[in-house]
Amino acid sequence: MAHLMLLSSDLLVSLSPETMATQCRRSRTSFTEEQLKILVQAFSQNPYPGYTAKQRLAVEINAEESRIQIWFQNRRARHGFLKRPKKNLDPSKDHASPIEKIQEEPGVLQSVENRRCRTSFTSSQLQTLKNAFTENPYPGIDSREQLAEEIGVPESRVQIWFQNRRARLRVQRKRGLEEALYQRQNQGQDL
DNA sequence: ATTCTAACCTAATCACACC
DNA sequence: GGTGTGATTAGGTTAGAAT
Repeated sequence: MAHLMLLSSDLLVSLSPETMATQCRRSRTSFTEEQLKILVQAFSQNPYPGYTAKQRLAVEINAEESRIQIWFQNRRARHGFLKRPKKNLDPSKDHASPIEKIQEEPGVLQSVENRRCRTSFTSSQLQTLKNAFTENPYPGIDSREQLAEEIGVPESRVQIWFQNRRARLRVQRKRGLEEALYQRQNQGQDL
């Protein structure tokens, strides 16, 4: 019998039930009315805050910076900020606003606003991460938290590391598959 | 049940150091 | 000039809480 595999499109993983049990999301944070007010206000000023701006917000509303980042991601995805022509009502704002300019040139804003400075992992930290990855490429919040503690790096960085690792493994596999296919086709032609 | 939305994901890309 | 890789984006999915 084929068991429980094929998790999330094409990264194949077999997870034991007990591993799945500890597979858990971080508990949902509920922002207070006041926090939301500040976030929404900030979003209207700039839907693409840089790292320092997010940090400032984080201390202001007493939340983790990573939660702020997620909040802005979700907000941009849903509440389309200053979408194109608002249906056809209110023709009063058909002129270019700063934000619209930003939308035209997505690359500009990113370089203008500062990024979080790149964390450089030591080789031993990387070894720990890689070991954990082979064991489970989709660690839940508990595992990530534990790993973060172990190697002394914020949990959010661990999460990003796993995302990047999974992505690169996927493209690597895809490339390998394509090469194999190409070789097979060539073989058929040559001989 | 439906609605809202935080958490999480992928895919693509940016940024930047290094060779 | 490429390669490697952390950070960010758009946009889709999952699931917890309020209605």
